[in-house]
Amino acid sequence: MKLTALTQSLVLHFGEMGSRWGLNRTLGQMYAVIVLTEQPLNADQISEALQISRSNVSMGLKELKSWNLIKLQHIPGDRKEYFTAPEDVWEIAKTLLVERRKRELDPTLTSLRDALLQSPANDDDKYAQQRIKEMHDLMEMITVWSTELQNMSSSKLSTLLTLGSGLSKILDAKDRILKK
Amino acid sequence: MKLTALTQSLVLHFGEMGSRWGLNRTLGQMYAVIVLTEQPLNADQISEALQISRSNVSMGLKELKSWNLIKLQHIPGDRKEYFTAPEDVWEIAKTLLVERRKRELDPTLTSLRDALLQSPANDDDKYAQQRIKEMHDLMEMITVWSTELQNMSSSKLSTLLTLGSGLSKILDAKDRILKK
DNA sequence: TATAATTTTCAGAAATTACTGTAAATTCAG
DNA sequence: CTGAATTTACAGTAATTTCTGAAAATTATA
Repeated sequence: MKLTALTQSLVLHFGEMGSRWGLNRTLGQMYAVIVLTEQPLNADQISEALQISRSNVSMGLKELKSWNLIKLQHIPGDRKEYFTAPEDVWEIAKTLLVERRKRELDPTLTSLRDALLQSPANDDDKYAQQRIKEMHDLMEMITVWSTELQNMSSSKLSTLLTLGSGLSKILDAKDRILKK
Repeated sequence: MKLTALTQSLVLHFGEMGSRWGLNRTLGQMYAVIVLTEQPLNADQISEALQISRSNVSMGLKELKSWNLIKLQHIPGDRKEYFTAPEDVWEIAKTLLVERRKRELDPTLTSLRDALLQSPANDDDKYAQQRIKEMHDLMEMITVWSTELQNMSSSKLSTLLTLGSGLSKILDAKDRILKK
C-alpha cells in the first residue's frame, strides 16, 4: 500500500509525536495510517506502508489493542485480520483520556494512599504527608471527573467544551441550579 | 541529605512514573524530592539525596525550569541557588496541563492545519482531510478549554472538579443561565 | 580586576528502548 | 486431522535516550 503525500506527512508527524503521547514512534505512525485510511487495514499493508517489519507491526497492534484504540474486523473470504479506528474522534479522545488515566494516575494514587497510611517518623515526614494528602485529593478529584466525562455522550462533551468563558458564569450559578 | 523511608519510597515511585509523565526517571525523582521537602534545596543536596551526578542535576533543573515547575530562591549569605515547588498543588497541576498542551497538542494542531490547506489528490485524501478536520476541531476546543482552566482560580477549579454528576444537569440548564 | 565558588556544557559511556528475523504457536479450510 | 496461512514470541542487534566526568563559562566577592 502506497501512501499519498498528504497522509505520508501526517504519518511522519504522528510518529514524531508518538513518544510524547506515551506511545512510541511506530505506534504513532501506525495509528495515523489506520485513522486516516477509510478501508480496514491488515498487518501486511501497514508493514508495507510504513516500511517496518511484520513482527514490529504485530507488537504494535497488540499495544494498540491494549489501549482499545483499534477495532478488529474480519473481511468475508479473507483470513487476515483487519483493523480500523473508531469513526468518532470523540470516542478516540475519551479512550485516550481513560487509558492515560489508568497508566498515569491510578498507580500514583495507590502509591500516595499507601504513603498516607505510614506513621510519620519526624517533622519532615509530617510535612511530606501534608503535601501527599493534597496531591492525593487532587488526583482523586481528577479521577472522578474523568469518569464523569467518560460516561458523557459526544454531543454533551462537545457542549461542555464549547462553553468557553461561559464556564465561570455557570459555576457561579451552580448552587441555584442544583437546588431545583 | 538523607531521605526518610517515606520520602524515599515516593521518590522511587515518581521516578518510575517519570517517563509516563513525559519527563524521565531522574526528573520525576528530582521533582518528588523538591515537592516533598519543605526547605528549598540546592543542586548538591539533590545530587546527594538521589545519588546522581551533579551535572545530571544541573540538566534536570534546567528542564524543570523550562516546565515552570520550580522556583528559584536565594538564601541570604549563601551563593548557591535553591529551588522549591509551588506551595499550591493546584498551581502545579495547572502548570503541568499547560506545558503538556504546549508539547503534545500545539505542534499537532499546526500540522493538522497545514494538512487542511493542501488540495486533496484523490478520494483517499478527501477522506483523510475529513478526519483531519474532525481531529483539528476537537483539539482546538481542548486548547480553548485548557486556556480557560489556566485562568481559573484554584477555588473555582476545585468547585468545577467536585461537581461530579451535577455536571450533566448544569449543562442541561446552561441556556437558561447564560441568557441572563 | 583577580580569584574562588558555582553552574553549565558537552563528548563519550552506560542504560534503556525499539526493531528485526527466525522460529514457534495458532487458526482455519479442506 | 493435516497442512497451509497467519499471527505471535523472543533473542539478538540497532537506535535512542540518559548519565557522567571533565572542562568551560558564569557569577559573586574581596
